[in-house]
Amino acid sequence: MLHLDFNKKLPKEFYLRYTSDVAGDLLGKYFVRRIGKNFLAGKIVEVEAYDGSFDEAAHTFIGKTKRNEVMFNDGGILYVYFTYGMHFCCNVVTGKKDEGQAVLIRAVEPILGVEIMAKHRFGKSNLTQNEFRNLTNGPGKICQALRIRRKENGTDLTGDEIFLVDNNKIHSKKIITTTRIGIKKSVDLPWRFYIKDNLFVSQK
DNA sequence: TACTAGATCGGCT
DNA sequence: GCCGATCTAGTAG
Repeated sequence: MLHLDFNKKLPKEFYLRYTSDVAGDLLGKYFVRRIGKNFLAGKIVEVEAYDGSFDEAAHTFIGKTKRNEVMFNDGGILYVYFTYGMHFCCNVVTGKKDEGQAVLIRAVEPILGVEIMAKHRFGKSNLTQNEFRNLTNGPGKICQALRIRRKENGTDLTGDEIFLVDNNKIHSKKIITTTRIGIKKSVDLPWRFYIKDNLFVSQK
């Protein structure tokens, strides 16, 4: 039974809290992307928190620059960055203005518009089992599947282009907490959260 | 299944 | 110049 109800969009206040608190609460929520008349959606299954006030792995740790300025706004907007010369990653900005916090969306479970996501990722709509598992199980893959790029940086998440929809809370026993992946600084912070046994989590 | 290298480029030193 | 909040294809076991 699918609970995706566009009337249950997460309000601005949801995002104005501390990054690691928002991160845990984001698990299970629906991430919705509208492209024209088509809606694409995935259930969030893996996230990481970042806080530039002391966290050296956060882009905002070095202070405000052209690249990271979006992340210094009040929570409730999207921070999209380009990395490794070819990938985009998307984050939900959290906390208050000038705090420099965000939650990286690392993996989602495809829910709606799967064929369109498949075309964005693999140029075809019929996928093998392996391709399906690789549709949105990583931050760069999500942005490719949902066609999120530079232009989407700063998008207001209370608008109707990209937004998050509430869903039943994930039971705490189903939430696994670990250190973050793919970084070299502040590696000991326990700020990665994912849903236990979900097929689309990027790494066990 | 596990590890490694290559792709590719914007941001910052 | 160096390196990154990554992904993929390749090789070896």
